[in-house]
Amino acid sequence: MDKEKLLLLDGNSLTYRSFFALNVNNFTSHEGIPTNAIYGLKRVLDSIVKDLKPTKMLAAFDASDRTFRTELYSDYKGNRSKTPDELSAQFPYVHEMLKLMGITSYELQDYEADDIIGTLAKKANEQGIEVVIVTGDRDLTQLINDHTTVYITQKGFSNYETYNPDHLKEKLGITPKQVIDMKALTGDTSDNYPGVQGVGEKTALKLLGQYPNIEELYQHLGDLKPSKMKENLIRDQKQAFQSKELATIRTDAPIQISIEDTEIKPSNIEGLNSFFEKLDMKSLIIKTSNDENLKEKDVPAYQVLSLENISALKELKEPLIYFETFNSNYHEAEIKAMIIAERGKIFVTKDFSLLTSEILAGFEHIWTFDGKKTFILANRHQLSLPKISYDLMIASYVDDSGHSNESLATTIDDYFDEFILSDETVYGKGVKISLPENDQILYDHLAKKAEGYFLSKDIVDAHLKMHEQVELLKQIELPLSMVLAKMELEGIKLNKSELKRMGKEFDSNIHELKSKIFAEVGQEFNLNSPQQLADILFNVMKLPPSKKTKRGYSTSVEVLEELRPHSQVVDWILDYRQLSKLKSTYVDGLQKFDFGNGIIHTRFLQTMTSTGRLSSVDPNLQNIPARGMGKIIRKAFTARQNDWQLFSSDYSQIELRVLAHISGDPHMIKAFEDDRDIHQATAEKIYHLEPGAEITPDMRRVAKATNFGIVYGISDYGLAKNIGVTRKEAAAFINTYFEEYPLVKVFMDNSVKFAREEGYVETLSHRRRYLPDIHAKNFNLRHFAERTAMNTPIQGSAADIIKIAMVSIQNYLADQNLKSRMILQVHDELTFEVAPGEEEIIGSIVPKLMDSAIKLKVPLKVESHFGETWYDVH
DNA sequence: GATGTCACG
DNA sequence: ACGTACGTGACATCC
Repeated sequence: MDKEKLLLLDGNSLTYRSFFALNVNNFTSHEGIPTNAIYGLKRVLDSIVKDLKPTKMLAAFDASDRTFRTELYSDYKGNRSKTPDELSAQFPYVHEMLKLMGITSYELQDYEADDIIGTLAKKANEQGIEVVIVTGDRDLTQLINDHTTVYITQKGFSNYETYNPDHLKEKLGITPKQVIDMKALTGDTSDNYPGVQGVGEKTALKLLGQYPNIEELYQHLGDLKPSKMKENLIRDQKQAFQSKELATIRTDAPIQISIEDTEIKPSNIEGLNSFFEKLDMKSLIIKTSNDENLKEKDVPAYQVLSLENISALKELKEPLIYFETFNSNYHEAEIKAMIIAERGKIFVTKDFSLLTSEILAGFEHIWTFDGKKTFILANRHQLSLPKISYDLMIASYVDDSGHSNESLATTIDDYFDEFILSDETVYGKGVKISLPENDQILYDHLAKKAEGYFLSKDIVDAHLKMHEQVELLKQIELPLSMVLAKMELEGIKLNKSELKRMGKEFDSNIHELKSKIFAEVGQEFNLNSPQQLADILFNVMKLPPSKKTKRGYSTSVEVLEELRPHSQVVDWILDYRQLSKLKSTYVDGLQKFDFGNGIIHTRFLQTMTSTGRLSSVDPNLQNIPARGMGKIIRKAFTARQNDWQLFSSDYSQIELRVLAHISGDPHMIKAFEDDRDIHQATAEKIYHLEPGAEITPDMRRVAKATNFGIVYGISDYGLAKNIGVTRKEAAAFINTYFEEYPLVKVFMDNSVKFAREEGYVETLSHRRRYLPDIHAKNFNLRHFAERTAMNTPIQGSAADIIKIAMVSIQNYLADQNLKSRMILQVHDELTFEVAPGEEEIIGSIVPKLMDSAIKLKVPLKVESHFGETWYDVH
């Protein structure tokens, strides 16, 4: 049997928190019963039980506002405003729900929920039972020990901060018992007791670093130098001791309940379902296997396609064609089901073989959701599609680049809440994903998808028209999707023997480094584990740590670079890291995508990024090493026939050119018109040098970092960290930069202002990114949104430009019947396989079409190279 | 599934 | 005082 685990919930704290986290207006039953706290608590409970798998459980509540603490100190919690009626009304339901779930709840006159928890935790510990306490209240951390953990709820319903003695020590540097002394000194504003005036968390922690508790502190008060703080401590001594008593959670409350009573009982599913039904919390209704819950609501009329009714497809002129797959990688996926539909004429089937070339030839155009996927799946089955005139996935992305377009169902969900069941509900997930046993459930779901498609399209189209985005969809993104389809199908040749050879070499180096490191350190450990490595570096070797992560000390490159002078082991670790990255991600990783002929086919995701860039997956061919020793990996990428070559063209400084254009800054424009090295030109400006003056490599480095910083939505903090100067110095660079490029400053300010007023920013091609966080109260979120407002128009416009170039290049290749083909895009670079005899035309037309993709106030510059491998074209 | 790390533009 | 540079994806570890 599993080990016993008792979960103690602070029912009051969790219910309050749920109430304030969810807007009650959105959670009220048709009878007018507020349900936000009930709903939130259920979500929290489900997630806790799933994560912690307790065997016993108890939810503790406050019996009333009056407790032994109010007897002790009449103002205790005296500043609390009255519990809102909407919340009070929910407590009876909360208790009912807990009972139905088989969870014991308990309250005790004169005591708070905390005291019940403290008492039970102690009892359980005495019986050797592990205890987990879940609450929103940090005070409970005084109860932790080696067998008791406290989970403090964070944002959302399933995030917790886990407190055990180590974590507490690390975070605050104190023991669980000292939590009480800290409250004694600082007081508690929400519980309304004072502590010592002028002592906050910082001071309290400092004092508790010197004395184990306040008793000791007051005994040795004479040792303290005279100060305001000392006066406060003396004056408020009585308050401090009283606060300590108030803050102490009782572990001896006279509870009438035993550990045995907390055993989790089987939940009453029928009872729960009718409870949720009554409160209109339909989404919580528990699904049983052969069930009503898989029923789509308001399914439109449809027909199941078969040989009998297939001729009905002849009436369709411009239908939606949709293939359902479980595997998102359509280069391998099987088609599980299919929709062919126009408004009011919906056909669905599991039998993909019903689709023939003859049928497809009867359609003038088709609509799709992910036309690239549809095209490639059809291609794999020797079918060619009619021209795609509309794609909802892409249109929805153009409407709002933040939309989740991972499936048709989620896109529909972006426009219509609770219109359609999720794919996960219908098909399941993970290893158990499958078509529902009952065909009707599948067909209903597909019919809903078809209907949802048409309804969503109407909304999207209205938006695109209103926002002047039709051209972006029709002239850029839609044609681009077919360009990408061809690139993906083409693939790129991998020289496997070369890759294997490199793998062997890496391996022997890895082994050698490993033994050297272990020998030097004096023990073996898992070098790939940041945690174990941190233990070796900072505990065993006593090197000075500099950066922290959630789990401990960081061992990232920047930390290790600082440590290099201390020990040669650090050098070896850095080398080991680099080599094992190359081996696992590139040498081994890439070979997994070779299915025999040495050609690998990535997928370019066209609706993934919020800026408009593409991304690449399975494998990612946009992050193949380009610098350092790793770039030899590129020698494994070649043309597929001996007499063909690779050719690559990349935009030089496209983002800064875009910035010069959008801002209209005359000095930056002049620098590009004169074809200056932009970083040199910037160095001259920020260091106030004569044009053309000699600059040091360091000046150029700083200027380059500042240029990058500007593009990313500069902050003095970020720039300082990057170039290793003080924040002040970084701020001075930025200031000078803005003086020298004044319109860049205007652009930055205007972008943020625009985002605040309009709620979004846009690129040259009217691609939008909405930035709701621009109004956030949270400093981080708001500032992040502000940097995004500055960066997205730049990064996104550069993405627009290369997309335009790609479409015109592909059109040219097709028009001229050239054999050469475009195979890769890496944000500012295009790579081609060039057929013998086409070198000249490709070498001139590609840079020309890239140059002229768009007319800016500055020239675009393109650099190009031929070579045998990807390594050679740079 | 989240986290840390590191590869790219 | 707060505490980050913008945009991605893959791998290994750990919970």
